[in-house]
Amino acid sequence: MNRTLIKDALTDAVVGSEITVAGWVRTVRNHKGKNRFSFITLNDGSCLATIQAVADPKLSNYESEVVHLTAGCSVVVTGKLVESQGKGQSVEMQVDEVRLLGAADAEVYPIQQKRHTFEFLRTQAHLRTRTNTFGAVARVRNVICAAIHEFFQSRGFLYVHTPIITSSDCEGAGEMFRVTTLETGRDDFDADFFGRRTSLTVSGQLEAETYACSLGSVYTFGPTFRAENSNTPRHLSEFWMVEPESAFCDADDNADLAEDFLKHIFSSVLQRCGEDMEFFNKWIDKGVIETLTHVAESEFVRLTYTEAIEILQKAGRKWEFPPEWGNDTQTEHERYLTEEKFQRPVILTDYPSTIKPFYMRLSDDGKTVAAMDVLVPKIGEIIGGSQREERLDVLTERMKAQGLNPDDYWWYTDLRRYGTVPHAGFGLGLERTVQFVTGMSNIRDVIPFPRTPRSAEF
RNA sequence: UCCCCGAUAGCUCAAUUGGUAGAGCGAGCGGCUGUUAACCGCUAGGUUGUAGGUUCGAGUCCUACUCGGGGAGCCA
Repeated sequence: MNRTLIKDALTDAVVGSEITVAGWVRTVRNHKGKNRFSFITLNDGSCLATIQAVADPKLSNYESEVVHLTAGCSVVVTGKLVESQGKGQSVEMQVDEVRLLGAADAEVYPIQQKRHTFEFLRTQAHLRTRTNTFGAVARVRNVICAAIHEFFQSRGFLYVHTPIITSSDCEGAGEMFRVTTLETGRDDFDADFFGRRTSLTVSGQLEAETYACSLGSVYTFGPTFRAENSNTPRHLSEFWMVEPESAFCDADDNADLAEDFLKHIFSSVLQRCGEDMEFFNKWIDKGVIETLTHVAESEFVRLTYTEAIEILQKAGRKWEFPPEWGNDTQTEHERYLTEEKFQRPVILTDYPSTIKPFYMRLSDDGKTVAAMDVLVPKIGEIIGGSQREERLDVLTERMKAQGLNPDDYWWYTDLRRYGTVPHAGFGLGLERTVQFVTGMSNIRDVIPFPRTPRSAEF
């Protein structure tokens, strides 16, 4: 079909030209007096805006089809693009032909011409992208993904595909989903498909490190799985994660990379998703454009964990969990730092070794590791990463201290045995990034088909 | 997993503290000379989340469960 995208019809097409558009009816307004005609608004997903098509009774199917069109019908409309007589739009279509592809029974079509709650639309995830909000989320998510690839490709990072099914446990990342062909209740892994215990990956980091330690700078970008019973607006059982890993890179380089990376994503969205971002700014999160612009232009705050604890202790407020060196920072602490004290992203570094996993590099003080968390307002932790432990003896000691058997990680320790190099990386949660950028408050509304405990419809 | 709140028409919500289940939107029909969350009129639409209990009587009170929301933990 030689069709014009509505996005192009509204911006590029020449007034007076004959065009064909195809899409789904959003609304129909029929005037049934002496002078009969109908306004049909159409959306095809190419942009937020709809195009208005004006149809009159001269159409052969006017009585039989056009006046009966309702929200959700799919149609192909051919006509002349003309200046609009109305005030809501600059151009519209004077219709020559309306071809109905698929009707949508208005009695039962779930997406009505009215506001719906996100909770309801979540039960209609297969149709919710026909609404303004979810169409906009989909387009912004796409631009974020494109920006991610552009950023790393332009810096010479290699895109590597780490396995979804894994036998390694990226310690500290969370509970894993078992992958098995055995019947329920059996756990004799010898008889299982892979002849050993396997799970869905919780992180591609360990595998990515192997590529970094031969190819330099790499990144993975794919789905990850956590079997945690987390019921919050910030957690999913299946989510997408970007994980760069760079050889010859220390903790400072790593933090620089994370900051540049986020800024590139934010400015890309501001540049390319103007219409959608205006929508979010108006209806979802007033001020989100200003926040993003501010974040894209200003320096992130960098603090060590130790400095952060001091700031929190001197904050002069009552904490539910009083900050104390050696305990992990709480949500209330992170919110104070990003939303009140600094009002922008904060990079926290050098956490106590006791609260971080074995692969993070032990610092000279013997107490902290070269960890890095990037915290943003409202969402909290959006990036977690570290410089990795490149010294074989220190690494195996820390594994043992955390109750792990270094033999199980023989290939991982081999990287330190043969030509070890300092290297570092981090993981960015894609959905949390989409949340931050759009202002959407629930993570289940920024992924097409959310998986959460007791919920895997579609 | 823990704490708090909720579930009533297709959707969003009422129901005077236990006494005849209503409205708006949406839908159908009719009207309207340019509308755009169109407007005006009429009509239809209900096993009050599920299962039990208390009571002459339960949308309302009690118990359990399911689902949803907010907060916390785990984390990205």
